[in-house]
Amino acid sequence: MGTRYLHREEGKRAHRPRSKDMSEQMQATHWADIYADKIIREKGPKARYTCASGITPSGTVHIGNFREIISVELVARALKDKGCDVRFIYSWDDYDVFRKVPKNMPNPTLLETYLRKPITLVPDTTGRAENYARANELDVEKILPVVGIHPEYLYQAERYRSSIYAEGMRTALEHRAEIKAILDEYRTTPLPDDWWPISVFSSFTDKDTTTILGWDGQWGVTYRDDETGQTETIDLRTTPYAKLPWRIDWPMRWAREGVDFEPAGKDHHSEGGSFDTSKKVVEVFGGKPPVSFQYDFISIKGRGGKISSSSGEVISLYDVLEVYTPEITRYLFVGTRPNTEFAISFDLDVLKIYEDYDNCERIYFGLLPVNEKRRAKEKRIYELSQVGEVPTEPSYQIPFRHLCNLLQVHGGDIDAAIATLDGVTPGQMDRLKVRCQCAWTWISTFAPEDFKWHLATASDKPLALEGASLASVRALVPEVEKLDEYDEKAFAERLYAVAAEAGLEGPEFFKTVYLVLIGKERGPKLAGFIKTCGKEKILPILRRY
RNA sequence: GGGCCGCUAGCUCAGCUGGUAGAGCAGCAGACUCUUAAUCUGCGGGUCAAAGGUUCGAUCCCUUUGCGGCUCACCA
Repeated sequence: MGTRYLHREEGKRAHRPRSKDMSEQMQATHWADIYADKIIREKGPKARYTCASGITPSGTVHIGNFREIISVELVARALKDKGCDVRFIYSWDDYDVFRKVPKNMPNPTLLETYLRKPITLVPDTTGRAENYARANELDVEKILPVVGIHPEYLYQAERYRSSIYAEGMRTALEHRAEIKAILDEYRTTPLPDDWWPISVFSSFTDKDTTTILGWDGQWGVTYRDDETGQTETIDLRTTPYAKLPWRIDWPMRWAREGVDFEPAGKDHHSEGGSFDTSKKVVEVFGGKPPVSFQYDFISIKGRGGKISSSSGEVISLYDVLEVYTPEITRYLFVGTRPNTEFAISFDLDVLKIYEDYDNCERIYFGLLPVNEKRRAKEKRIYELSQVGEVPTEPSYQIPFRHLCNLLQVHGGDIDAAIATLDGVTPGQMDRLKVRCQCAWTWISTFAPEDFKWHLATASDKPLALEGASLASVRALVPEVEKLDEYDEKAFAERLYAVAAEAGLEGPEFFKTVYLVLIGKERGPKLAGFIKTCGKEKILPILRRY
């Protein structure tokens, strides 16, 4: 997973050796660069910096969770761009307890019998993977490479169950009073005197409904299964059943992995939240808290109708990638400071986002002159938005809205639509196709009705036209046959001539032709529209009259 | 109760480390022998929530207040 970055580094050196860029780099105004600087400043020079992220895969990993992942990836990239060696770890906290059956899961009755067990032992009733947690993990692991993210995954169930953290758990037990004091600072009711900084799944039932009875001061922990009443003594060095509760688990892993940077949501970052206590608890493990920041939530806009929020369905990275290309998906996050909330839109805003991105790209390639400050800013945003190495040529910038119409001309046939475009270079083709797929998904699924239409076909039943309307449509045929002889303006003049000769006012004529062609009273500006469609598509429709 | 974040043109927001504010949409005007436009052009004096403070100078820093939102104090 490191090689991709290596290529990217090489690419950058090859393409941007100008000294002007160096001074721009120095200023570091992008938030990812600012945090990279801060990490280096606070952690000092290191052979390798560790950036971490993670989540409990207790349900579909949604786009809000993705914000943390990409935030870390961007800071990791920024560190690499400064020449640092970086380890980017992603923790699947899949030894956490299954506490609630999510909505819309098949076979909820079966799932209910697994409550209180670790999610990694819960069956996947969707049949996608060997267990419930793994199914959620796989969804993410499969899609992240699409947006250029390649973390090193750490599976906590596997790690705990193989007793990798035996030392950590023992350390926690040894510092029980100290940890309790830290946690109690913020609790309304203090932890009980018989509290232990460790939790145990029952070896009899796999559930966490257990009570710790004692610790022998070494590796032995005795617990009771609250359901069956059985007791057992386990050895931390060999048992798969013990783990640390979250507020201790997190700092223990900071210390163990030497985490230098890990952001977190606002739920963790409040005073008394888990980041707050963890940065104190981590000292017990001989570590230091990572540099961090708080990222805000993400909302969704413009998916009314398709998704009902009450259904329990959530928007994932996969859904976003249906409408936004990988680099534009990154761009959404790159261009927004992490501590501000924003909405990912599926409505008309999509057009503007594409336009903004294209502008950013034009600025990067010097095709759109702006002042130095703006240029430096957009340039960095463009770089960080790229999935892999920064392209050497701009993409084929067909406006999204125009692309939607072009695709509708061809009924969604992407190859046919692309075939009508001039000057697409081989290097642009892949990105253009992805943009086409996104445009087609958007226009056919999320666009307002006003934007949607489809061309009539020869097999459709013709409209019942008569009089001047019928005459005008018939008179249009010979003009369209000579379509290629006219430029757009000349053809527009012919359209007016046809209308006049048939005795129709302009508006009435246009309305008729739109009804004939796309079944709507209004449409794209007619002359250009017919030229875009081409006579091969238009004539069969008109000749039915 | 604690913490965090907002409050900027009618609307949505930029303004990233202080130099008397910008963009999109909407609106208005105009152009193309062309429509209720998939076009292009022009038009933006808004006490930057309020009051103090620091400064030569603050939307941007500090303090206080108001309004709105989120979050913690249970688990992860």
